[in-house]
Amino acid sequence: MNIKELAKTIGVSSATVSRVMNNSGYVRDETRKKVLQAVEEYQFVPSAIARSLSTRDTLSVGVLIPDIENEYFSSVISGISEIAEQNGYNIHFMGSNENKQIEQDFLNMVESQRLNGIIITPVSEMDERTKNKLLHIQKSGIPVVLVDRDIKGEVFEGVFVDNLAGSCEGVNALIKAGHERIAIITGPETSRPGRDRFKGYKKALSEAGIELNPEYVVSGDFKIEKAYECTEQLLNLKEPPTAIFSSNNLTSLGCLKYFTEHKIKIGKQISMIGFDDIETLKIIDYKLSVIARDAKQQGRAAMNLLLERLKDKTVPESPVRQNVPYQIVLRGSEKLK
Amino acid sequence: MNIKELAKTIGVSSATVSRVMNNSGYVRDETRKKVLQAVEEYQFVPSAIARSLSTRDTLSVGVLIPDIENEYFSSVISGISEIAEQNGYNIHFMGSNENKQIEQDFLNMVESQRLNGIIITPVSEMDERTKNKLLHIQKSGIPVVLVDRDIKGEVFEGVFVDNLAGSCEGVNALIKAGHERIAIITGPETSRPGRDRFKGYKKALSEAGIELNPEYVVSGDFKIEKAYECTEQLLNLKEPPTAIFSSNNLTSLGCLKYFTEHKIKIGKQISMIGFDDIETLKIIDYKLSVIARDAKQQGRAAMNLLLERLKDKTVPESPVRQNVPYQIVLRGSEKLK
DNA sequence: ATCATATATGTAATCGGTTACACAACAAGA
DNA sequence: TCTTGTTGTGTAACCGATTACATATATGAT
Repeated sequence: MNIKELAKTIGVSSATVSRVMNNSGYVRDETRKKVLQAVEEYQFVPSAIARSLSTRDTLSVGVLIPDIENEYFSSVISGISEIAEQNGYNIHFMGSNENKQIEQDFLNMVESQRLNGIIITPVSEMDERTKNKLLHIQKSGIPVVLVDRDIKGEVFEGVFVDNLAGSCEGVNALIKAGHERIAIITGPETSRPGRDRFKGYKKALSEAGIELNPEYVVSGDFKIEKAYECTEQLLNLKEPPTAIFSSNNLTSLGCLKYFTEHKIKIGKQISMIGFDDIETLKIIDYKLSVIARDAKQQGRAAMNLLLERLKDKTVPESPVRQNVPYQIVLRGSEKLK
Repeated sequence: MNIKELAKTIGVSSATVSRVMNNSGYVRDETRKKVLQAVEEYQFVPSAIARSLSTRDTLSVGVLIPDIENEYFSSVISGISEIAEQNGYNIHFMGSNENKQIEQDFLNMVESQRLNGIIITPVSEMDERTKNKLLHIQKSGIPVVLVDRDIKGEVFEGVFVDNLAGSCEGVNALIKAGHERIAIITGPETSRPGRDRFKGYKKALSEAGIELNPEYVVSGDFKIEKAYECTEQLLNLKEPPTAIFSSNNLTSLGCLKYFTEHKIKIGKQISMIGFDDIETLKIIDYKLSVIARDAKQQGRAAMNLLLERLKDKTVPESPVRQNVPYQIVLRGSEKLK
């Protein structure tokens, strides 16, 4: 059943039915009633596809997130989807799994599906292909909002966190607790947050007059397995660190896995602080100190920012780049006792 | 830039461009080259909307999940999205938050967006409105696949787990460990898994000749807060249970929260087993016994089932209803020592 | 040489809505 | 009474693809 067929059974034109469905233009009360009755009777649901083709408005936004199984990202999506639903926007979701090809597929999909806007946590901040495509998309009138990870040049809008300051403060907590042999398990080179967190680490050390020991810098990839190996590597040094700063929640879990398997107690034999909180640990009062932020709120903020752009229809001269606040949550693992 | 404009600049018809884009029909090699070159030059991306309108095929599936922040569901989505991506399907995602209105919105969206199929974990198995709409959707040729939660009547296809058997075995482990005063924190009345898990609990007790004590049955809602209160209620009984069966992962976390706050050690002062594993606890070797299943695999299975229906274009006479396997993982919390 | 078939391309209808425009009826103000 | 504005509805173009059908040429078989 389409709008024309329905109109015919009522004895009006499709234009009138359309006016009733959209509450636009003039329609006599009596006519409106007839139409609504027929809509009900035939369970008529207008094709959003046809509507989109005609109005060039899809009421849909694209969301690309690396790993939905990472609780930070699932909270972000939860926030995004909450606001999207409240405002009648549909979400086209994809998980990149840190795969650049999937990211490209996503960006192509955005264009072909004529999505109204996108929220994306890009795989890498360096990827020129991604950056150019994003610029192209934005230029074509589709607003782009980044979450968590920036893109080189800082030209896009987005909702981030002050990774440098947060990490600096976090590492400072380790220093204040008396540590000097502080290691870091970094994120991937291509990740802006990873690099900024590394910068924060270096800043904290340098401000405290502690020389950076290259042996204490090991490259992780924000995943559990690698972090486990990194931890192993660190603890097998002739002079192992007394504290570790882990660059994200999965990295923390990799550390904890190693510690657990080797019966090493955090806060006793080793200290650590991690970036991003881990809900389950909070609940069982597991004493992991972290640099925490409200991920769901970050998702909401991203969607709200996108909504503004969708209303404005104008790209602001200077991109709005927000930071969500972070908290240094010290639960004991930052010190030794 | 649309297909006609592009065609004009090349000096061919839109039909020819379409043939090149879709690799269909006959096109001279030379012509094909010209078209591809122009596509490249003008960055032409055909409108999927127009295509969908014409072919009545959207290559999109809808996914409705209650709570993406629950790691069980985020793993399910991860599995769904993995298979969807591999097969070129887009995902329209919504989180119901256990809200029936959002569920209705989702089902309306499915029809209006002319999605090819849907995967849904319904809010309640009892809701007649939802059931009727799902039947209507299925009858209109859009295959429906359920995940985790069934709908009364068992008429839909889906991928579940044998909640009754799993729970029975789980509770049995408590019994074998010597418990007789075994409590359950149930799921909501409207949830089929919740009720089946309760049935499994009752079956295990009855098979062991243990009489069911109504005081030991408290109603949870699959959320942390309520489970916390339930645990409190149970432990404040004159004769508190010695073991608790918690109906899902969040319920387990609620219990653990209470235990932690009150310095009660599982496996020592109290025993418990929970339905669904909790990844973080696994990693830190926290001794929680659980009835576990592979959530990601369940998501993959659901999407694969949907893919079959999308290929067949026919609904099988009897609905395919699969169960993923479960494992009873005993880590110590099922006994006291 | 003739006919059948394969190759190559264009024309135009179609998918199912929205909306600019035309037209009519009617009310109110001059 | 005439003008103007408001209300109510229909006609048809349009959004941007796909594809059935028509047509034309090249190829090969007989």
